[in-house]
Amino acid sequence: MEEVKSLNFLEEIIEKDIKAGKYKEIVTRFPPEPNGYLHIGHATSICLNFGLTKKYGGYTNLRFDDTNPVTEETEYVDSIKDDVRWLGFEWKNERYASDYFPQLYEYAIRLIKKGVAYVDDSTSEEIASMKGTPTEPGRNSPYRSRSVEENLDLFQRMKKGEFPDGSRTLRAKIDMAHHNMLMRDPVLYRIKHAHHHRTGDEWCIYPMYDMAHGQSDSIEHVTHSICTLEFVPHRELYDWLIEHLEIFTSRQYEFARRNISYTVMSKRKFLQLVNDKHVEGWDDPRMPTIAGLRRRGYTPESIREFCDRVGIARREILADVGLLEFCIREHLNKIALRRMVVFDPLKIVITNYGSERSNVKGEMVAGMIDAKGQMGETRNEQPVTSNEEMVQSENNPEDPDSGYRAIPFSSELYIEREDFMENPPKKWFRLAPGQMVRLKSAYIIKCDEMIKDENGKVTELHCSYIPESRSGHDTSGIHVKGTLHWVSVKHAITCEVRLYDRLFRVEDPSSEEGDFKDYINPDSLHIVKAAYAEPSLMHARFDERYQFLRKGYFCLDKDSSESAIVFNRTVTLKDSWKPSAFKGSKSEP
RNA sequence: UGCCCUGUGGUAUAAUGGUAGUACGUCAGAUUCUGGCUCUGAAUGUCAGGGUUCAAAUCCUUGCAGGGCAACCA
Repeated sequence: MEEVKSLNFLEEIIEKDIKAGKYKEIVTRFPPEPNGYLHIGHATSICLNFGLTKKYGGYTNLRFDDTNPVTEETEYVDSIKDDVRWLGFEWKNERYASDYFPQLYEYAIRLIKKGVAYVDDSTSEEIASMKGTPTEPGRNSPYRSRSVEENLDLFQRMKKGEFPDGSRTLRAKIDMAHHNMLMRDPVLYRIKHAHHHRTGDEWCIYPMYDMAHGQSDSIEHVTHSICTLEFVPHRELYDWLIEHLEIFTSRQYEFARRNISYTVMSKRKFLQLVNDKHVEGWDDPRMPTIAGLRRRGYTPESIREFCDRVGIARREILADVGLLEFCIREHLNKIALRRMVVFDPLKIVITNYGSERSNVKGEMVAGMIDAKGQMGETRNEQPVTSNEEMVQSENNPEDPDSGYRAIPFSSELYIEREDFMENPPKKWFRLAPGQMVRLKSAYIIKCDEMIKDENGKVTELHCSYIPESRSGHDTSGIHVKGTLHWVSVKHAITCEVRLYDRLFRVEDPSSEEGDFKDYINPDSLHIVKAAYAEPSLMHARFDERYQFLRKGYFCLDKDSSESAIVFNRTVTLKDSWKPSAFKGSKSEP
């Protein structure tokens, strides 16, 4: 039985339209203004617009809403295109509202000729003062009753550049007492002698959003123009203009913008975070920008899955960042290569290793390297002496085809300091005096002796290993609850690891008292300068994802170089271990 | 104190007059050479009052709560 997936309200509308034979194909558009980077909120809109036409047949245009020359730049156009493609979508046509400036100008003339638009000489202050308030009607402008001929003449001269910025506007003639403020003779065109990133100095009058967006939709025969809730009041004007222009009827539908807990979601706030150096840039891995998430190690699949799972509706929402984290864990669990890295080392010496193991060596050494070419190259095979050997470990238990890799094991190892406790609580499965644990893919060891410095700090552990407990050949009959990750002291490579936590301490920084920046999490970044990694990580690649066993999911950062490897933590592993006594924060030390 | 939009477990989303379901989270347990994954179970919900109806989350009504609207921004 196929599971019936319920439809969201837009899918319902579209299915109804298709059944009614209203359109022969569905056309949508993703309409960013090229004045900033895309964030995960935009991803919703992208997934919706592209997803709908993919599902129902039709296409989606990428249209830059570039009607304000003073804020828009080509740099943003490029980054937006990158981000959309990275998310996995391809548009049919790349368009710009500015492509339509000549057509839009003709539309304006059409409105003037119909007597429903006029040139107003009032200043912006005067227009504002005549607008009224939500509870009081506005007053007609003294220029409202100009003749069609005069309006035509004035508007054409506006275009020619005869008037200075702000001296005149073209306004729709609707109703200054309208209950919808946007219908009180909205400004359609303004004078701006500014250089435009595409049209250069060709124009000195620019259409306002309402005069450009719906008309661009109509020109492109967009059937379903999807936008966020703040445009609901604009719909009346959207429809009014299309009706009076007598052009293709596009319809606007609104859904709620998506906010996510423990972060902010506005270009203005991002800019402050960057300018005030709370983050290092638009692509800082803590930023909810697409670029930031990408650098953090999020996959397009996980973001699409997140958008899908949250769904859409018409009420303001604050989605749980935990769901985003669930989505990336779910994907990474399937694809990440398992590796071992120790962040905070505690040295252990296996006192009986070497002398007692004459018979376990031979057969394992040859043919042990498989690992799907991962680390297969024999380059880092150290000479195998009686004090060391290679062990095999699966690259990904979730993916049988991922093969195995070889890891050098020796008598001197590092384990995680937090995996040892001198006086452990109940149900402590890790190392403690006299207690046994398994070293992943290697042997079971027992902690015999602690070495401390003069301050009483444990500096080293002396352990003994059980030769019969080798992974895959365990005949010891011993069962231990805990398995630790480890790395051989002699073979370890060092790398930098950047551990990220949520950027804010509160769920909804924007709704708190005072400045949202007061709620920044001071510990959102913790850098481990020198972590000890198994040698295969020397060849880490940008297109691979890693799970550092028991630590989380990681990816290579762009700051990496030949001599210095840097990893970003995408997300921690889910951690259900909680000693009842101290249920601490989830963040790393 | 005008107009518009919206109220379903902690979060998000279904149920389109007919058994309030799903996912994440939480809690408990099983399993485990990752305290991961996987599996099992549990708790928690229709904003409030009134009305229509055999039957209301759904329709009507009155409140209440949240959001939006007075840029030559989009």
